[in-house]
Amino acid sequence: MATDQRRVLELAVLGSLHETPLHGYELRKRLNALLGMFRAFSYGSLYPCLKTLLERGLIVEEHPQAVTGRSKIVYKLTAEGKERLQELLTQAGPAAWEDESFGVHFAFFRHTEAEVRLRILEGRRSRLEERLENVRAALARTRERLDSYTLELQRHGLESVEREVRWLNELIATERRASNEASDE
Amino acid sequence: MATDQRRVLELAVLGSLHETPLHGYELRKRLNALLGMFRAFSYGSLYPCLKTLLERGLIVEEHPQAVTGRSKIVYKLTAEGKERLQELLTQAGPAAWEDESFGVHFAFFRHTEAEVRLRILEGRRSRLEERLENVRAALARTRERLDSYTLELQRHGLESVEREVRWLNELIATERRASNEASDE
DNA sequence: GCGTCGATGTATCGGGCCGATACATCTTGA
DNA sequence: TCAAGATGTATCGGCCCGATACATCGACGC
Repeated sequence: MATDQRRVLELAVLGSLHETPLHGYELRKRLNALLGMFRAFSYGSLYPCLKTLLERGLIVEEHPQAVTGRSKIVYKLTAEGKERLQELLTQAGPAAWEDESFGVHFAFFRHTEAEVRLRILEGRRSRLEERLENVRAALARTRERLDSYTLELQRHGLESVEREVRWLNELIATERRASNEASDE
Repeated sequence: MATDQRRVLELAVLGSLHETPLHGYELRKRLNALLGMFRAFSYGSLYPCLKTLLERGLIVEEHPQAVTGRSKIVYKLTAEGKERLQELLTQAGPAAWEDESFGVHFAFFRHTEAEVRLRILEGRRSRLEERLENVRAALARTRERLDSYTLELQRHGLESVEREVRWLNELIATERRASNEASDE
């Protein structure tokens, strides 16, 4: 579905507003700072998203008229919004393994249950391994036809993804350790 | 401009057809195999692109009626198409430094002049360094507010990009060495 | 005081990408 | 002989995002 992308955006916005009410401009700054090199959201996505969240009653507008007459529109999470956020954090499906979504889910891990965290990390890893498999197979099929530049590109691409898999392995091990320690009290 | 993306697609298609005539389905397979983990093109982009290239006379259709009546449409580069390809390979501007374009340009480096190769590699590097700068600055500003998961995400993101910069440094050094060896004959 | 520059702030539009889909043929193997 | 999956051509609609417009604010120099 194309609604997968909508859900990520929704999660990102609701998750950000969970901490503290924000207006559009700062929401974008915070979100992009939070995600760093992984993702960036544009106004063209954020403002329409805020509008639909408003219509659905998940957030409310506030016009704090400061002493200076400057008009800022601050958005605040409603009770329904918090519920929806919990739902999004819990029901992380296969869509959360993808490049565009994974970073957002990860960025809100502190609000996510340990079980779901593990599911997302393992799903992401299997998604990457699947992709590695495909690319390696395609490479084996066409290696003789490729020049040294293309091979170098392929090599670097594969290495980058392998590196992310190793990173995920470490994270998964850490999660498992923490979960075991918690269980033998 | 939004035409930047068009140019990359054009380059990818013309570059692929330069080797050998292809039909849509195999063009896509070859291209995606060529780019590996870096990019993938969809039919929704490729077929419209082929149509405009056809209209502009840069490629021509061929209907090789095989013994079996199976209809395949093979596209072949024209003289104008080859000219245009050379133009695209040579006039690589700042757009070529971006994520979506760099891999495609790199994949056709064997058809690119040494001088242009160096320009693209250095441009890509400075683009990444610029981005690192921004993210590091934002991180320094907000570090205290971030939880350990987000910090780990940031750390991994930065390391990935730093790794790509080191890769570019090696490639640039190799290019320079080759270019120097060529000059003292 | 005054000009100006960059950051802050809200908002929209259109070009273009791509997932999903439809449909047809060929090959493979059970 | 039948089904499944690869090969093959093609389009459509939803949605993303760069570009843009417009306005205010703080700081700085002069």
